[in-house]
Amino acid sequence: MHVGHLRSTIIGDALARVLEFRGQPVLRLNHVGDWGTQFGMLITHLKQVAPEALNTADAVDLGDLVAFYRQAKQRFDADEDFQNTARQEVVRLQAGDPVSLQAWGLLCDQSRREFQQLYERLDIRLSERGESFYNPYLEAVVADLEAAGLLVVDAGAKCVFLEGMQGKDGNPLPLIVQKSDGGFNYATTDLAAIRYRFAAPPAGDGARWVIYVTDAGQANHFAGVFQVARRAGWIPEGARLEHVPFGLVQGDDGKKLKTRSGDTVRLKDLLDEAVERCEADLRRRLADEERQEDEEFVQQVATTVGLAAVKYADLSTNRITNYQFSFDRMLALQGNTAPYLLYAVVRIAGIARKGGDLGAGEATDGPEALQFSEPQEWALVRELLKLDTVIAEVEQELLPNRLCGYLFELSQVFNRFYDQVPVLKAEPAARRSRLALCRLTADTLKLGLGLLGIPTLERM
RNA sequence: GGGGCUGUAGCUCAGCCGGAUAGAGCGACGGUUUCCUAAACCGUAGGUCGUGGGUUCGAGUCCCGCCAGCCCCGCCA
Repeated sequence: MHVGHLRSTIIGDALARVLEFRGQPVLRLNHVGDWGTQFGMLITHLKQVAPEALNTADAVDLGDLVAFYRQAKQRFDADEDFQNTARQEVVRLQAGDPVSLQAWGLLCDQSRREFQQLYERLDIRLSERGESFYNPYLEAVVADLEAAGLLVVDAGAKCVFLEGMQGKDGNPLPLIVQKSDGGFNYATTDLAAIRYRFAAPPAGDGARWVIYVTDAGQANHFAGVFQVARRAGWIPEGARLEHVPFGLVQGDDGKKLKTRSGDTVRLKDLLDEAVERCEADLRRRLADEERQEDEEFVQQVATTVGLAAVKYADLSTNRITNYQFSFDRMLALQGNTAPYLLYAVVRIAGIARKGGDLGAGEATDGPEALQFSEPQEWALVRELLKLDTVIAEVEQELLPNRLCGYLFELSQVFNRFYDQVPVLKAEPAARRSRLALCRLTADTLKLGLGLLGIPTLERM
């Protein structure tokens, strides 16, 4: 997995958490590309250069596999014979050829183990349902389209011509559902997926709302696929089907994110670097402040803050625009960053540790138990009351950055309050009220960050 | 040629169904620590919201044209 997989994973996870919180039953499906031409390319190439990889588990390691894939892709783009062989391989795979299937299974297992490690590290819960899942339904898709009178055979390929869309030549744009060689492609799989999700169980998921979290570059593709699905009558009345696009991840320089040597950045390396930078920062701070903390604390804080920073930076900007990745910005200790929000939670935990009973002023004490006099207190109350609206908004607009913006503002208002209004040293009545505000703020921040997939800390 | 997305302060971005003097953060400059973690707080400077029209009592927001950047457009995903 590389940095390109970061956004769909993080954004999709946050949206799923919000929808679940709102009581929606969510099916978190990982639509992995485990079935198309890329496997044809890879298998064809491996047959020639490393056949052992096709019948023995872990015969080559994943890094080499990625390199082999890159070579295969190059050959595919340059060599027509290779292209044809690779396409035939896809047809064999989709037809259930046992040798192809075994090779495919081994390759998928290997990459699945890598995904799983990253998902566990990032606390992402996904059900895998890759493109291969829809293989048994591909022919039915074509048959349905045929029956609906939408199918046209053009240059040997079965297509549906799209309304209101045209290609470079000005002619209507086809959506190809079966290639001239008999193979199915991305569009077919996506149509099968839509058909399956809206279909009533047990032959489908019975969904009423289907959300696709993919990069914005696929907007045209989804517009076409959605159009065909509607015309085929697969979308029930009142059901919601939408593409939730996001922009590209770019480097600090505004260009595509790459390593110094020009390779794509591996997600694991990126997460490691975030954690390492946090650790260095934390150690420097501990030294400066002459604090003593054990190794476990350092690791725990660096890991939590580092991963939180990566997630939060991604989620805090409007997902539609391209996203400029910068360790310096996301790990900054001030501003709209994960460390800033986590620090607000830590400050409240500090008050509790120093003897503040955060359970004070519970609702059972009656409304007269709370009394506010300072503008900073009222500002905090007003901010806390916005939570419901914000979450409902995120649910409708599917924009996690709205939640981030709210949590940041809440943290700012809290920090002002913390700075200017004493809590523990206040008179009993005020102290009780202020402790209640602290508790509500901490609960709100923890809830909000939790919806973004970010855990909090007691100390940092 | 067609389509999509984007264009708001030096930089990174908010701005939700059109509503009052356009908001943050970073960076810059200047302050605050006998007190709950200063990873904080307070203040100053900085914007003809790409551009030209239109709709409206009112436009960063809606409509049309233009300019710039990125992405997509027949058998990749």
